[in-house]
Amino acid sequence: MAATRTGESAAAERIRQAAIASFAEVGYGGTSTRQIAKRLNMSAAAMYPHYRSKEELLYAIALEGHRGVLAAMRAVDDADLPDSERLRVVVDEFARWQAEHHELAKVVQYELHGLTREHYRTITAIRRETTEVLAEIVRRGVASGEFTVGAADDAVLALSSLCVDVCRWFPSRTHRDPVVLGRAYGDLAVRMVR
Amino acid sequence: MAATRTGESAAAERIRQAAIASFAEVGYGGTSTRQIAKRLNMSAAAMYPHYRSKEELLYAIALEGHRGVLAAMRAVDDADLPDSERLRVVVDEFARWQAEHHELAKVVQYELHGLTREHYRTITAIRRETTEVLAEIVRRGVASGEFTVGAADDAVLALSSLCVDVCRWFPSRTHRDPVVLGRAYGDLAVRMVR
DNA sequence: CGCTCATTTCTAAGCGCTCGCTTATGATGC
DNA sequence: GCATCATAAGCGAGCGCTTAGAAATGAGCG
Repeated sequence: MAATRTGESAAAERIRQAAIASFAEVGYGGTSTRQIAKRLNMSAAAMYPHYRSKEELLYAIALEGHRGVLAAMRAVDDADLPDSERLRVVVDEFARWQAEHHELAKVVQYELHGLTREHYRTITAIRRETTEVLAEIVRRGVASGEFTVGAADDAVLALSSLCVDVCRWFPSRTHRDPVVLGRAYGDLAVRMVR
Repeated sequence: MAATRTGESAAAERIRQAAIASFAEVGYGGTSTRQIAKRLNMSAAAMYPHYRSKEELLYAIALEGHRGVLAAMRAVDDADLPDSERLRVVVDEFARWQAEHHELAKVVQYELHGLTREHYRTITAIRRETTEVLAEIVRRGVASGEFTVGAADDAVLALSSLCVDVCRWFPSRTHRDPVVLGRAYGDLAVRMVR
């Protein structure tokens, strides 16, 4: 998980991790390049050979995060499963991912306002694919009659919200295990549509 | 709605509204006092007679928002209703509030990291009361047998997430009417626990 | 292996600008 | 005529980012 991306230096990876922690804690606008550097005991100028600007660093993080969650969901999505089981597995994975990567997820979900218009468009295209994974499952469940929920669109929206919001509060006093949380949310998701 | 608070000047109200819009758009850290002033065509110094610092402005907004949503939910909560109906009405109101006040809600949900430790504690105390409104309903529904959901705590968490997350995406291409959204989410909430 | 040399990545210094906030002072209204 | 609220001006600090040059790195070759 969060494996070093091919063709990038270890320093770039460390810079991204430090930026994720700071963006998640005090926001993109609340973080200075000097603060990120300080977490790594390096000078602020040292990150410029790796990322040409603070915005490009945010973009790299946003790409990493959005691709990560989409890949994770597609990896567990199995169209041969019964609709309910299929939904349970995917929501389980989605919620678990948000919990396991809650700092990265916070940046992914709440700090996109720092992106340029063009970068923002690239990112939202990936987001639509993520939603589409859920939408396809719900549509098929409704068509087959296994899901009885009326408004499929609203259900997809609600399922997304359920999972996305995890990164806002995780971990809490009562919930610190991403696996346990994933299972619970998978169950709740099925209850909501069946 | 968003009525002027008693004992405060109209200018203070206008400053708060401008700050809400900016905090929601680019975050607390991404907003400067000069930006807020510019929205009102006044000098940055003009807000200091009303709010002693940028943090105190955020705190005033956070208080307004948290008290608002708590009051709204308590106003519609009716313990005499059947458990399902009671939950539906409260979730309807919660989701609708997040949609109607989505800018204020964004600040309330995502920008609290800008608060001092002490102010943060005051705010989280109000948050707990809000969650408790939902928790009470779910607990009673489970106790009476009307709700069949197993883990009541997880359900409360999920219901909160459902509503809170509305402010992140509202309005969207498909959803621009808070009333319609509230009804849909009220139904989904009942499906989830019954 | 040891050596050279080009490339990459680091640091210290600092540029022009903006930050949150204060001060001194003029306008407004009970 | 006194308190309130606005302004312009500006303080010290920190901002994103660039530069100059030193140190580290890796490839090619004896």
